[in-house]
Amino acid sequence: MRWSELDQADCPIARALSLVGDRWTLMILRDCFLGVHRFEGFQANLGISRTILRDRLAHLVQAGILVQRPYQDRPVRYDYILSAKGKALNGVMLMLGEWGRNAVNGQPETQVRHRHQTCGHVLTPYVACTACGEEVVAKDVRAVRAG
Amino acid sequence: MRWSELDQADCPIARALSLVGDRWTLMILRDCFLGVHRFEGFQANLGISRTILRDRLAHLVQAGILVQRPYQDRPVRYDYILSAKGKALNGVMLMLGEWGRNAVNGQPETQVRHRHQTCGHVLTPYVACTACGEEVVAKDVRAVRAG
DNA sequence: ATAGTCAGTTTATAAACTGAACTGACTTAG
DNA sequence: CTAAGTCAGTTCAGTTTATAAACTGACTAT
Repeated sequence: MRWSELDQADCPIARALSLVGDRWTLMILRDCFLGVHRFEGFQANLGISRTILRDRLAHLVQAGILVQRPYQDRPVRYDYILSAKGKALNGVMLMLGEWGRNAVNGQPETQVRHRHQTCGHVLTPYVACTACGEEVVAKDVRAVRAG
Repeated sequence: MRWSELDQADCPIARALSLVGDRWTLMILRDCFLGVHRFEGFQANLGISRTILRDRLAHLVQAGILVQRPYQDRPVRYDYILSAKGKALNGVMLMLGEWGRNAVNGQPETQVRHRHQTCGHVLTPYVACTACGEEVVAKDVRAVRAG
């Protein structure tokens, strides 16, 4: 199977990964959530090669995850802004960060964290079930075909 | 910047992605959560090339995300089982699937979903704040340096 | 007039991925 | 006992992607 065929899978994880599952895309989106939104900003921050950055931004725009907003003419230059679809990735990013903090060793004291503005606390995110409001852990979940 | 230098970043998302942020690793882990745990199972399910599958499994074992459990001798063969560290990715996978279902169009009726065993409902996961228990949305979150 | 910024493009080289065939240690069917 | 099948790889030639570095072009600031 080629990577490019993954968007036709029945699995929502596969289809999500067909858009954001390559080596740099989620890093670019992390930067977007941190407020970076220009080509040079991404490039300086990530050290990614410009060729790939161009390609990834184009894909993200094409997928409707980022939106181009012109901030000057002659030559026209764009801010790359998260769309609603892009902002919906917030939960994925938070959980990825939480896993990275807990599971991958490093110096916790220098790491980026998040504050939950509505309650004022430093955020420790967890996944909950809409139906019962309880935390969801791996052992309580079983895959089913929807129907 | 090379991908291989990403594990030294201050950002927990970057360090998480240095382990699971390439094209196939999260697909392999998705299969693990669905109960696949042998080489041929991953290969048949994903259609991934065997060379890469070998490489990815070795990395996942090395990172402590999967554990090898021998199920026969002569020749020795292993099940690849999620460790606690691997199971901790459950939240990431659920949110990724939720985003894929909502944001990436497809035929919802044939897609894999999950049942929350403790309450019996089909799971719609969301991210909540440990401090206040409320749902966390993008606009209520601000990045801060921990300290 | 000269240098600098920004968002790219071009190009040569290096690395990663792919498909297909092959290996080796078995197990099972005939 | 032989022939085919299973499983988990390995090998290899060819293709695709990624990378670094230099370059372009339309400006702006000094």
